[in-house]
Amino acid sequence: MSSSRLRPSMSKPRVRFAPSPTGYLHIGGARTALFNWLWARKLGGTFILRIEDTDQARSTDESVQIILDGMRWLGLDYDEGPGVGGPHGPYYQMQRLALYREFADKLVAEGKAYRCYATKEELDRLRKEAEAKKQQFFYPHLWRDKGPADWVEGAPYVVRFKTPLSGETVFDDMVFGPIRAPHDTIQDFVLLRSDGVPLYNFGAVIDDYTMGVNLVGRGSDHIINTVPQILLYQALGAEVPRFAHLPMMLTPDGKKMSKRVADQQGIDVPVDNYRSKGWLPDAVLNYIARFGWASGDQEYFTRAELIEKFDWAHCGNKDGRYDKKKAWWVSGQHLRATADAALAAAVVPFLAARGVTVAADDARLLGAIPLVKPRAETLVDVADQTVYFFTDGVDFDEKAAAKFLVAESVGALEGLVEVLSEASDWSVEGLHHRVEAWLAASGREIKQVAQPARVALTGRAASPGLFEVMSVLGKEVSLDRLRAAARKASVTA
RNA sequence: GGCCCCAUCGUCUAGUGGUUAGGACAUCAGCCUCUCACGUUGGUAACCCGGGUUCAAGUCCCGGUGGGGUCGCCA
Repeated sequence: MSSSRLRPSMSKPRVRFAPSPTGYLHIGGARTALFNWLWARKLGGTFILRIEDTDQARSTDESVQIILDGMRWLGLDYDEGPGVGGPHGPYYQMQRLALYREFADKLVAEGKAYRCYATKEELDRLRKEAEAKKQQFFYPHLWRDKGPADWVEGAPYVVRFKTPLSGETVFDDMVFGPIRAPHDTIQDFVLLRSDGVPLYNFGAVIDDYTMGVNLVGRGSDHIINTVPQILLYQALGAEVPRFAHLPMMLTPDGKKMSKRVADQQGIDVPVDNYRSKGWLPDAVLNYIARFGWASGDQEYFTRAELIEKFDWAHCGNKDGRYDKKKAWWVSGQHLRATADAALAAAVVPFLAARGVTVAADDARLLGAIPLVKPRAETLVDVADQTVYFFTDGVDFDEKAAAKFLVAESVGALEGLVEVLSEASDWSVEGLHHRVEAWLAASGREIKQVAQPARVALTGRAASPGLFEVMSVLGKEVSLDRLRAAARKASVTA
């Protein structure tokens, strides 16, 4: 008996993410990668990255690099794959051609597949004819029942699978439950092209089989491929893996999230966009994890919590629509949860992009971060809201200056300069007390002074608290800016 | 069109026969307040429709409708 043989469900998961390098790393693809990765990390399994580059017309090396970079940025490290190797490599399909050929020949020899010499042109013609007659095109079993004696030596041929003519296959999807498909709706699909390069279903099955993948987690657009693949596993005499399909991520109006339509709706599809827009990787993971998966009422998850709590049983099976506002809220939550020092280090390159060179441990930066944190959702926001701490003088927002740096403000600005010039305690508390006292003595209200002072110090009408800003800016810079603004106000008056 | 799948607030979702149908984003109102935020309090808001099964249905079954996927020598 084979009791010594471990059943897939008993062994550690071997899962994979198998993107095709035809462009960018899709946010939906990242979610597929994430769920597989989480499962492997949770159970101490193996996460494999495999590049499905068999579409030679569209695959590019640049795209491979983008995918690799994206995976690294997200922190989805793989145990086997490009760069790290592994016992079942190579991990690029185009480097595994001999393997596919071998299995294809074996299936043909066993009568489970066959050579089809029909040309693409011939089939296209038949397809067109069927369409013209409003008929469903179905591969006519041109070569299904022929054998080696009929082979045309030297002529190009494809290898087709001999799909059972009747019966049906049912599989138990880990998120969708039982799914069935009658065999007579499945054509004799192509395994190997005439140039020897495998098509998706064949390449994926041979690789998953030879790489020992025991759980296939992928998008629900692959549900349709699952039964043909199971038939292949059976023809190969291989153990069929478990399947887990994830519902689709759609645009806000329910369309497929292609880059073009997403762009129109202001949705970021390429993972790289999140990086350039100043998201933290963990925030991206949190948002996409909660898309189609939930753990009770919890919304905020750290990476460790995701690993601890993820399971396929709590994945939903309903396609969802991208919610931009919620996505950015999640980003803000992670930003706020990040330690100041880490945030400072992360924002340095974004400040550099704005022409500001600062060290991650710069005291002003470290002082500014906590002020800006509750007001920012991304590193871009943090950079935008901290630049003025590092520039010579301020870049005035025109509307703000026009509204607040006016004749009526000159007195307040000059008064502030006067009272603060004598200040020795430049702490938030010290500044607060000193200004309060001055306000009381001069019969002014903070409301009249705050906005002009804010514009003077930051150039904008919105900013962190005045005393906090001045404290970080320091006495000299603060007074300089106040004086400059007073002059500007009197000139424009 | 054939085949497959799906259906709880506007959105993401909790819910596995008995709940005042919960949370979050968004939205509205209030509080906080030097601006903007953050935070906080409260409100509006959902079980697609029709049949069954059952003492009892958002939960199970059937049909309809709506939505998605897929029908390649793409993946």
